[in-house]
Amino acid sequence: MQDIYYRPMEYNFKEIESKWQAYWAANHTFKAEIDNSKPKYYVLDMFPYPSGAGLHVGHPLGYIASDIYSRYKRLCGFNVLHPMGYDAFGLPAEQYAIQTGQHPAVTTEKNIARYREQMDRIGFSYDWSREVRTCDPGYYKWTQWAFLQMFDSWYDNVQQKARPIAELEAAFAEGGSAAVDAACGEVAPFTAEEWNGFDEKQKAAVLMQYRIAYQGETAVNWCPALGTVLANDEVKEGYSVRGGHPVEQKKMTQWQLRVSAYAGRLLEDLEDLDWTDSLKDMQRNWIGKSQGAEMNFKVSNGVEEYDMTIFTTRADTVFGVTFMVLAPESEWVEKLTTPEQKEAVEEYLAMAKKKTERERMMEARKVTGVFSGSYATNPLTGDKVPVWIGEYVLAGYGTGAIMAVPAHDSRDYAFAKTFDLPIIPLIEGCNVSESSFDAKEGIMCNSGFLNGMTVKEAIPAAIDYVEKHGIGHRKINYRLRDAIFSRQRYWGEPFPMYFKDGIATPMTLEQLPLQLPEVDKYLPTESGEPPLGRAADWTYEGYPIELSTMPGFAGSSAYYLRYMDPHNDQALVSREADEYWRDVDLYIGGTEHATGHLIYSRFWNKFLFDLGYVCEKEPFKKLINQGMIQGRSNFVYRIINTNTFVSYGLKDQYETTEIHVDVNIVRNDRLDIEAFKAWMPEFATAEFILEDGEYICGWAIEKMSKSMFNVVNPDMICDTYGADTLRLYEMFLGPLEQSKPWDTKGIDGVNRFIRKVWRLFYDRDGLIVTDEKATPEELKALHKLIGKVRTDIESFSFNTAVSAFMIAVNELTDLKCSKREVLEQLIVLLSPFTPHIAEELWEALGHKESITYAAFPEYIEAYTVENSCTYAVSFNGKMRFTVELPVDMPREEVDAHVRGLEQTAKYVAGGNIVKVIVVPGKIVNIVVK
RNA sequence: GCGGGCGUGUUGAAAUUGGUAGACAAGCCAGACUUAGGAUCUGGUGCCGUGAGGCGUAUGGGUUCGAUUCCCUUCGCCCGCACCA
Repeated sequence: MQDIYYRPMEYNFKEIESKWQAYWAANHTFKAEIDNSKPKYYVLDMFPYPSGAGLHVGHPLGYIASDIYSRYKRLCGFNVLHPMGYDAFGLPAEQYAIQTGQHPAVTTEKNIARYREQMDRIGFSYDWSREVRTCDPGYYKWTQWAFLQMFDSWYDNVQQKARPIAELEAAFAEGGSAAVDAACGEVAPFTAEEWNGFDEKQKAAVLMQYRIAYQGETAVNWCPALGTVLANDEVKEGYSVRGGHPVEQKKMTQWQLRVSAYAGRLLEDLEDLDWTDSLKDMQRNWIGKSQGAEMNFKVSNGVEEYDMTIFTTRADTVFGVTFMVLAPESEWVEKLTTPEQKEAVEEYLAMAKKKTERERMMEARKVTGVFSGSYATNPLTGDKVPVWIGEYVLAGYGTGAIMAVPAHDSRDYAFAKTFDLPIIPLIEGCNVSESSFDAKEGIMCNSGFLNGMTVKEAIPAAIDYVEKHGIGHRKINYRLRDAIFSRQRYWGEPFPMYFKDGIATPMTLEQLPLQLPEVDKYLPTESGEPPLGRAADWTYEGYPIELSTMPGFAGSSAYYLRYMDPHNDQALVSREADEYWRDVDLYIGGTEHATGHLIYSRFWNKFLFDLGYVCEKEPFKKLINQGMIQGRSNFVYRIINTNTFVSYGLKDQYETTEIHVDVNIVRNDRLDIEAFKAWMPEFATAEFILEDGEYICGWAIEKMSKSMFNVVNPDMICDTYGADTLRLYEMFLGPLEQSKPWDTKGIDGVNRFIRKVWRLFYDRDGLIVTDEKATPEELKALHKLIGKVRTDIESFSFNTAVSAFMIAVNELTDLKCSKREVLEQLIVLLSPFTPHIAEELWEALGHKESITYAAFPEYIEAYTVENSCTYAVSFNGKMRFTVELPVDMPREEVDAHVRGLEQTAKYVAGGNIVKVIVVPGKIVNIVVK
């Protein structure tokens, strides 16, 4: 489309869109300020990582939806906070820096500029004065600040909240370790006297076990290719989510966040959130609560005897324990391996250790194990059972040791069958010759005092017994683990910690932000230390500063709070701003953050809530997951060994290879042959076998990516059709939450609609809007639309709202309605979807102010009813029939319909008809008693 | 294996509480206006049948006067978790 000549009164989207985008920027139309006279509404998008590839047409989907909702809420009189920013620390910029030597800050800056330019073209109503970037020192000051707060806090299990570490020290000085019930690592008990006698180093070591941000040794996901550790949610099926490199398990000392302390609250508080059930389920699953009991088993290696604790949810099955199993990484392995078994055990451990996480998963069903040589004593029966070591027991869950009940646990069963261990059935009539009986139902047998009970009765009875006899106690276990918080990378927040005589010591708040130092290369040092090890003088008062940086989720955990008060250098967020904006009312983003960002952010918020820095216990009230937009690839078919391409319909007559072709030179699956020849030199001399004079391409739905040549750029759509068309079309594509392929071919219909709207206002000579009074028919079309659009927006059914607009505009076009009374309301209603054309037409109607804060049109429901004829037939009401009749159904036909319904109702109800109400075009209600 | 969801024309999809299935678009067909059309306008378009009519919401059954909608069976697809004791 070049050199198109527009008559003055034609719809010129390019001019209109740049005009209004400039207007909004110049007038700060979307600037949000605290205003106590208006209710607030906070609409948030998950901020993007600015990648080098720029935005494709799938990225803005959620942004468009949130923008529509923001604009709608403004029209409804809310004070809307709708900010945007960048999650700017991250691996790709650093990888690029490693390859090119370019500082990640430079790459990031460039990518952000590109993102901003692309977003601006779509006409979003962001308050850009509140933009944040996680890599900006003024921003990450508060990420570091939050870390220091966590370092300086412990979790009180009794009060169920975080408290200052000073209060813990006071409690220790008073009553030793028994004085508190805290979430902590492994600490040998100590008395107040012992505590008071500890030196600085000993005290520091103890306190470290209690801190919410702590340093501790743990098995971590180590990714050799990236040279860093990763959090559980950053690993999928044994590969890193970013880059897809293999990940292995390794024991390392790392900074961690005690997220597990919050497991219970994270689970309970899900209840009141307006999130989808599937997302809540994902989080519930990830948190993984299970109720059971911890039980002590006496174990002996023939020399020494110990108490070993195990966790079980099936305390009722203790009578069926025929062996015990330890995780290979368990500390018990060393204690319980007897000299005779030493060689076999070591061999087994070496084998298990060598496997990567990936290999373990692949062999998930393969049973491996080795006997330790030791025996445990069943605390209820007194029987001696062997202690084995097996990979299927996980070190990180429970106590890393289990009691095995092969009759009623399929994993234990497989182990028992492999190593020929005894199987004792405990439920009457169950058959365990082929498989275990895992269901929690039936009557207990072979189980001493539990005999005759149902399983559901036996579980609590067994735990009661165990508690009474001091063998164990009730326990709730969570799957959720602490978050590993160190990354051996450059492009992240430095830890404001230094090591004074080996003691991890926080910097003071005045020293924040601790800025990232310059380094000569972005690679680990020769001695294997993280890139910060290359920084000159990375010390504080002569002491070394921590060399790791924080992970990606650090900066994104509290960004929604920072938007409330982005320029405050005294606090993350002022009390005033926090109490006004409070929490996010609507959060839109992808599901991929279900078990990462959305858990960490909730944890972070709860922590700040405990300390009194924020006033809401949950950050995101309502959450919507927009679907992913896939690509729709096109193919051409080259006849083998030739440069001849055969059209899709004829390809079966030849032997061909399928070749991806750039979707931008295909229209409605028809190839632009000239563009194809120009696309790549090798196709310049291509020949074609056409059908009906055209080359038809094949197609497939694939991920949108450069290599498939199916990337559609929003800039291109804005150039060809305009931002309003893009916005409307993205919504029209289908339900917001559903994943769907992008296919540009339907866009003409939406574009046509927008031009139809324009033509209601203008003909070729100018504005045609009159001040005549609207007819009932016209008002009916309008009010039907207002009612529909309002409910659709409220329920995020934007696709059907767009359809409703199309229907209404078709009706108004047929009625030749160009009346101000109707059109003014129409464009206010439409303005959230297509703001540019709405502003332009609003101005044309003589308004001086932006349409942004126009009043949302009123919906008069009565209108439709008043203008219809009403039939009333009495029935006698119990059963209710609802029938919709078409708007234009002739009266006789309606009568016939009513008679039919009466017949039916009489048949059903035996003639006791009370009432039939018929509103043509609406509903027929028949009430029968 | 466990948990959640889905299955409607050629395509994207509509269908308040069970009440004319396929709205609104795309595509296709025919026509009008055009030098032209990737412009505009009009009409048609679920399937079978010339027709009347019949059949249709993955499959088979059930509840109901009435089922895309509720219940059960089978098949297929998608997503999440995955040795969590």
